[in-house]
Amino acid sequence: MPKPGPRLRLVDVAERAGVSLATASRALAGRDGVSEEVATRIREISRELGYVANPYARTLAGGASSTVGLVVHQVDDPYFSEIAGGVIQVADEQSLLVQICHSGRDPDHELRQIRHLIAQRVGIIIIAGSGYNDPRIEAEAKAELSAFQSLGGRVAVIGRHSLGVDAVLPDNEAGGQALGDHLVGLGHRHIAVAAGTPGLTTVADRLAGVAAGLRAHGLSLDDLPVVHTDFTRDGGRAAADQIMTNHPATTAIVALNDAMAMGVLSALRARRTPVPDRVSVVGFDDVSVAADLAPSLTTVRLPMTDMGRMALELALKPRSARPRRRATGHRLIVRDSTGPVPAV
Amino acid sequence: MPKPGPRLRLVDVAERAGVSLATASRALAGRDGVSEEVATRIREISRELGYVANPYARTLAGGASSTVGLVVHQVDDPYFSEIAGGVIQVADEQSLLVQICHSGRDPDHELRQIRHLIAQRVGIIIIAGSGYNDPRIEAEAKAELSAFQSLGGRVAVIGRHSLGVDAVLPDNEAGGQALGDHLVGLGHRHIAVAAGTPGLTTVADRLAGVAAGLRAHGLSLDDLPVVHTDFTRDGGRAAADQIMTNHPATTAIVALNDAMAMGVLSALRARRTPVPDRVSVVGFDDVSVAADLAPSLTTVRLPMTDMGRMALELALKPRSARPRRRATGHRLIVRDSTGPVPAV
DNA sequence: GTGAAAGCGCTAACAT
DNA sequence: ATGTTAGCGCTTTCAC
Repeated sequence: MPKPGPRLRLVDVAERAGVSLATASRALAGRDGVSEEVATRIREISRELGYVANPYARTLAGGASSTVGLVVHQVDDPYFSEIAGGVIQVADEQSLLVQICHSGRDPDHELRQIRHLIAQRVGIIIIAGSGYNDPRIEAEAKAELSAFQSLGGRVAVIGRHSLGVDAVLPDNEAGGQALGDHLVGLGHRHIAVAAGTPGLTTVADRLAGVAAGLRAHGLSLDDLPVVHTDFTRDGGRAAADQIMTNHPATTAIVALNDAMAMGVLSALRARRTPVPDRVSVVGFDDVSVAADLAPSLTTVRLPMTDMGRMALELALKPRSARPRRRATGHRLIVRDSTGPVPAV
Repeated sequence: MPKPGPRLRLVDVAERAGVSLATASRALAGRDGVSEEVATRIREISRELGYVANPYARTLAGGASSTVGLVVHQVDDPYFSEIAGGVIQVADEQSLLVQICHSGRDPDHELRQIRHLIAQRVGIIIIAGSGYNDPRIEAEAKAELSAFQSLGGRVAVIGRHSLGVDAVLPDNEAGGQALGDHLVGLGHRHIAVAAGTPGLTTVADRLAGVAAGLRAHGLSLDDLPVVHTDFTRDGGRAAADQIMTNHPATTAIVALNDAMAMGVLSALRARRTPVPDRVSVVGFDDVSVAADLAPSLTTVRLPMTDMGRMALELALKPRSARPRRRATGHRLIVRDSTGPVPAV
């Protein structure tokens, strides 16, 4: 397979400028120890020649790696593709490369991917996606990442709180609360939750938010159906079917992400249950199609693209003594999938 | 689960196996010149130790670069995120890394990204997304890529025919034809097209297909409104508004991709124009949400994930004398957004 | 401020 | 079949 060809090397630039390799290297890296005059000339020549450093040589020699490893559950899930979009934007601005890989929602696979990225010597690791309630997994990941950091790597995560690194934290609880509040405000009491797999912290957090929102109005989630299925469209379908079969009095379903909400809508459509006239439905995330569903989906908007941007920006700052946390904010977007409780 | 030490090197594996560096290298690379017995032992030890080769050293030393550069217009566009998903799947299977970057639908930017990937010494380049009708751009890209190939790089593209490299070619014409055929079959005569920017070859190809489909029934696209706007949801909105205002007799709108179709549906909804009772709408691609829109979208399915897979698989084969081409196939998916012509 | 030289970890000739 | 060794192109001490 591909072999490197005869390309422009740093020596060529150095020779052309009449300086040594070391000086040229210093000049291009913007390090000091070179007179401003010489440095400028070297940079000019390099630009003229169209020189681009060989990243393999650079990194091997101990320079900083300019590639960022991005771990997402699945790029073709809109939640993650929007986050990836944000990361790529910033990377582009900073001339960094983005290496993307899938965890496939499998904690062990994720761990393997993280190790792989570290072994590949990326300079920065961004992990997007829910954490796991399994302490073993989280501990192993944490250990791996902190070793990576102590070797000079930078890490930022999105939506995980227990990894001891800089984190962008979506407003999962507050958003869940807003949702619960909204439904109760519309008069709903028979509320059910289509929740994702219980192993995900995102599910737990959003659920806790919903519980809090209901509690404020004297309702308890303990008395209401909470169905745990996959955190996907299909999971949503299954959950909705289960809910409507076992709890026909339900007038509102909270799906803990938009993908599940889409499944819920689809299941209700199949059952010819009018939304929102008979059952209201809410989602979470506000992926871009949420507005185009029928009915358009009431949901909590999370700024996914910005979350991606923020994560890489965090990782690009010098490491701080203690992990930084950035909350994302959220906004309840009321659309057509929610309405008042049907008159009995 | 093997835990990689802070910095395991090939020497460590070699020492542990009691062989030389060269033998270890050969064994792990699967090259011959090592007895099967020894090779197996080395591989075992390497796995046990959790050894992962340093790709920088490996590539610098003249080995194959194991990274794939993927250029997409935008990852957060479902069409591209599904393709990216396919590429990542295969890469994962082959232990390759995927570096992803955006062209942003800007031909000059795309060219810059390609040059950057080449300068970064990726081993394989995959370019997804429509080509451009601008011959200058295509010629420059072609030159760049062929230089890259002659240096041993591998290239495959998706949906571009004029680059002189291996290509996965979506059934744009045949799909367009199927769409035209479908609408005429339902009795539609007043058909309009919401087309993307005319500079994109994908737009031209799909349009040609639609024209052919109509022509077969004695209709000519020359007599029908074809509105060129952005190849996006917003473009679809604008096109639909323009079409319905200027050609109120229109009973069917062909959008040249699903994103535009979503815009069309949204514009029609805003105008309270019933779909499909008053106007039928078709899209192209069958992105995963197409089935969840209201009404669900009649469209041409392209196997995006497979297209990503095929592209990388093509690129992984040894280069052939002449560029290979793989057609993707397509399937007309009839859903609820199309129906018979309304009775007058 | 600048240059010379020693690696970084690996592959690939060249030996044996 | 296996070992020895010379680089790959760069950064980084360490001299000057």
